[in-house]
Amino acid sequence: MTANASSLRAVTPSRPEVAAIKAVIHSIPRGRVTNYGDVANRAGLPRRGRLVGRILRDAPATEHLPWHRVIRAGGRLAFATGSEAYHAQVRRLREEGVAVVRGRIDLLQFGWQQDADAVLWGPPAEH
DNA sequence: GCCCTGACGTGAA
DNA sequence: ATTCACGCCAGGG
Repeated sequence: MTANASSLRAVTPSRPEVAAIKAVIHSIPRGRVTNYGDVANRAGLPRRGRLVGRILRDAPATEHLPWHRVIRAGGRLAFATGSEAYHAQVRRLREEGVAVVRGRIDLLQFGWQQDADAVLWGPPAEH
């Protein structure tokens, strides 16, 4: 439409970057996790991990973003161990088979890479 | 406009 | 493993 966006901009946070980031988060496969920085990178916004965190914090539950699949770099959960959010995240992750040990996740096993499984198990075609 | 804070990341000490 | 300093950027006071 031809309406001036300036009037909407103030109350509509749906800028292209936000949409891109949410799209990436939605695309994280079940049973896999990735970090804030990676989400930002995949959305074409390097060094914008903070924005990812802020978006998740403000995102209404109605969007059903798989926020629990986004963790910190190094495989550690972002929330303080023992906090409500922490337990909620652990619960959701375990529901889809992701092992959380002392607030940490083995990225080689559950990290969102191309084929972590294939790398570990190796191709089925050798002697 | 300045200052502090944050669901962050990286590198150095 | 921990702590600090920075870089980054949006909000809130």
